[in-house]
Amino acid sequence: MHSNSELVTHPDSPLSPPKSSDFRFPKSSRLLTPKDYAQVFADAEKFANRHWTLIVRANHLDYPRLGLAIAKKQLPRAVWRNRIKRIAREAFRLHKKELCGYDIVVLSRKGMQEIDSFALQKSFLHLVRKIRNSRLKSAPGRKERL
RNA sequence: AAAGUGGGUCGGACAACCGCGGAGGUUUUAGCCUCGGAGGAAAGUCCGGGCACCGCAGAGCAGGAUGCCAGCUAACCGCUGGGCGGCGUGAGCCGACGGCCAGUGCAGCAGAGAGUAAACCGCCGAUGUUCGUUUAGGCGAGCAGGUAAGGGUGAAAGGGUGCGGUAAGAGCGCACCGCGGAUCUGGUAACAGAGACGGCAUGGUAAACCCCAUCCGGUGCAAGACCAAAUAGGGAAACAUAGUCGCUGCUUGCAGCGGCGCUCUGCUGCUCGUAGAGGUUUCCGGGUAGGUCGCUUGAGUGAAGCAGUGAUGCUUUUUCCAGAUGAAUGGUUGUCACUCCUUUGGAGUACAGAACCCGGCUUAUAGACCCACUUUUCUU
Repeated sequence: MHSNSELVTHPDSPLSPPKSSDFRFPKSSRLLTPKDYAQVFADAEKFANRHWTLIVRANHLDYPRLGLAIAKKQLPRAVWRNRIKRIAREAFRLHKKELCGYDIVVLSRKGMQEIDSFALQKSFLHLVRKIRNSRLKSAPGRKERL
């Protein structure tokens, strides 16, 4: 729970410059094909709060993977969608360590474009903590199905 | 100085750290280094073109688009210049701006009547006729009828004003204005000016059908071209099988044919009989997932000169400026700039995000700046 204490000590600046080395975000840590997405949606847990909805599934890899499903219906402007995607990516990138072994798909909410970036960041990290504490990847039932 | 008109430019800057997509280099295939990475509208997808595939002898019909004239352009519903009409003191702005004497249609209410006009009130009743009256001439009343000058209705009453004329009136006649207009002049043209003559004709509506002139094949980069795993299926070849016996050929241990026999399936459950199939490997073509190309050097950008009122064209020169594909172009911090507020501080910096590429149009846009011009006021 070392990373948890880090979160608590810097509640005002969740995006402060990271100290450890690996915060990169290569293609291997993204969901790239429709098949990847379908797999996550087929058998997954839902984590949600006021701003975000995250679909999470254990992937049994050493690293996490992120997918973005930002619907045009909910955020009609391209600028809005880009902004939400970038916030999600940035939050994911800076907290990869805590999400190891999970595939995550981020869903959008109507009216999201009104909330400022700082609030969205904090809200995302709240869900990150919930996922990490859930111990979903060690659940036996799901392992068998893979 | 204020108010305004038209056009143009920019649309936060710099640094550090953490990241993302592309190209090149290096190379220990995972890094490292270098270079560059959103817009004026990238938007709406409303027009036009390139490009790609499909269709197509030629022509016509249908359907659609455009619509004062000339020019520019690859093309256009675009742009430039000009004309006409309207608005504004003005700089300027706005205009689907061809044709309803080819045809068909439409028009509420009011009103007597609304498109081959119409007689409600009014005026007249010369002419014709009836009656009355009078010696007679004549006079009076009525009717037939005449009349669009006046009243009234209406957005609009079938040119306006005046004089003549008349029973009363009337383009019935005349003058001026308006309208049409042979012809002449200027202009490439739209159109403008003059105008013999005509005689009141020709009301409105074509974002009503329609007519006339010009133009238009369809679908869009998920176009389209290429490479192509695995699985199933198709075709071909080689090797093998459970064997054994016989025959034939010769290169003498192989090949072919036939019988018996093995496994499975069908023909009736079984037997017999009979028919069909047999395992492995390789190759070929079609083709799915997936991948590559199309994909950014182009009607390109900047500068100068020349031609043109201008849109634009030509010549020389300069430069390479995003190419993603579950989709990059970002985040944090600091300094500065500008704006606002509740002023030791805080907040904000528009509209908005490439998806094959260009030329336009339309719409959105905090704020800042520049140029030209107009009107008003003040000072000299």
